[in-house]
Amino acid sequence: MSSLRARQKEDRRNRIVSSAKTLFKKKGYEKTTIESIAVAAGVSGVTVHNYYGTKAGVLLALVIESDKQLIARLNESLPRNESDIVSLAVAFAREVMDHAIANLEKDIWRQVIAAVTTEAGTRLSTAYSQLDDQLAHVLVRRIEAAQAAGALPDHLNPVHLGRALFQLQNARFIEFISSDAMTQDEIETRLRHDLIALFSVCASAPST
Amino acid sequence: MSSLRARQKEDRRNRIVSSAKTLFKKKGYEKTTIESIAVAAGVSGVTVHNYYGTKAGVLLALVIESDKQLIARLNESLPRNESDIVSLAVAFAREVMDHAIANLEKDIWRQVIAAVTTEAGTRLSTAYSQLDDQLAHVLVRRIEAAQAAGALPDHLNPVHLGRALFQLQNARFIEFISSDAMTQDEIETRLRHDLIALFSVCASAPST
DNA sequence: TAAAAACTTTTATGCAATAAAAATTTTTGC
DNA sequence: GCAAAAATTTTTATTGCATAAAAGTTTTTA
Repeated sequence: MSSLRARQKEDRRNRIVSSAKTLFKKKGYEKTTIESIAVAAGVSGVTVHNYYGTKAGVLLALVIESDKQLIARLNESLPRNESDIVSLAVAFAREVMDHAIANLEKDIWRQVIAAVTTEAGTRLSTAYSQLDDQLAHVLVRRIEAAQAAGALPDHLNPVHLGRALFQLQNARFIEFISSDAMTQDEIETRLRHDLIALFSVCASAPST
Repeated sequence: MSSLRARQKEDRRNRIVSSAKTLFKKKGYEKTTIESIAVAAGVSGVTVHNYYGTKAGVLLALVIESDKQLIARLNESLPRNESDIVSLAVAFAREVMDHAIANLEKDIWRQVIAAVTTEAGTRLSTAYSQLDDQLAHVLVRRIEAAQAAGALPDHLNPVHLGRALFQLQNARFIEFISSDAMTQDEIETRLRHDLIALFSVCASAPST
């Protein structure tokens, strides 16, 4: 049985995060004050700080929620028997960008990326990084499947490949949100070029 | 002939940036106030804002200076006849990390990364991105040389490969500065694993 | 039910960021 | 050279984030 205190706290957290999401989408990040989030959630401004540390912390909490859904969706929709790694990575990137744009403006995603970096080591930033690991792992599992199906060489390490692809995809994602003018199509093209070039190197892999 | 006004302005810029660098290194980023930079530079706080927009803007200006040196140094020291792409990329990453640590604390680099993202589109952020392009181009030239020497297939696009390697290196660099505990050696290992895994895929590259 | 504990709010302070008005200095035209 | 014009900095004022300490309130515990 959860105590009254615990339930009230949980309630306040929910009210803060959902008020924040509404306000961020309606007025943008900068123009939303902590005070206005607090008022909408029925708590004091200092309480918002006590709960999330910074305004960016509130944003991070909100993004973490929606990213959990992304992971679930990717596990569902990402093609399960894709042997072409380029197509796999591009499909992955597309889902990530679709999800991002469906939820928040690019402008706000820039704040997310910045917050993860500056608040490195905090509870929320760590939680965000763990979700990135889970995202990378979605790729790893597809790669393992492709390898089992004989589409990839046995000596290849699926964990390493999955993480590398995720890093590359993530770098291009940040490029995507860093400019309002950048289109998803352009990013897909760049990612494709990255991969085609890398896969053309074909060094007979030396040992670690 | 530069006017007196232009020279005074240039002078103030130099004083502001060099005062900021001293203070950032001495007291850290957060504890350095714009006001203290202004006093050290002999101008008013608002002037610092007029010149650089934000405190992060001053930091960016300072990093841009030092990154120009990095590019020059890389052009010098990066092995010119390296046919092994993994070694090339790792050597590149090592130089970048050495340079970063020699100049500023990780803590401050996190602020740099965050500033580039949040201030996307501003003069300084754009200048920083252009330096990244130049960094990537250092790799491109080495790859062109390797290709000319017959160490890489003809159908490979050196620009695409150079950019992809830079993206990957940069992602790992950000990982490096994001945690005080992360060592250069560990990052080198991860980058090596990325590349070995990617180069093991060996898809006979489909067209764009 | 009263004391203790946990938690929120009030209150106060420092600093970044921004805007408008005032003051200063350089430039320009005579 | 000098006075008016233009450019630029400084002063002044305001808003909001972040943080800390004290005060107040509610829940828990015994």
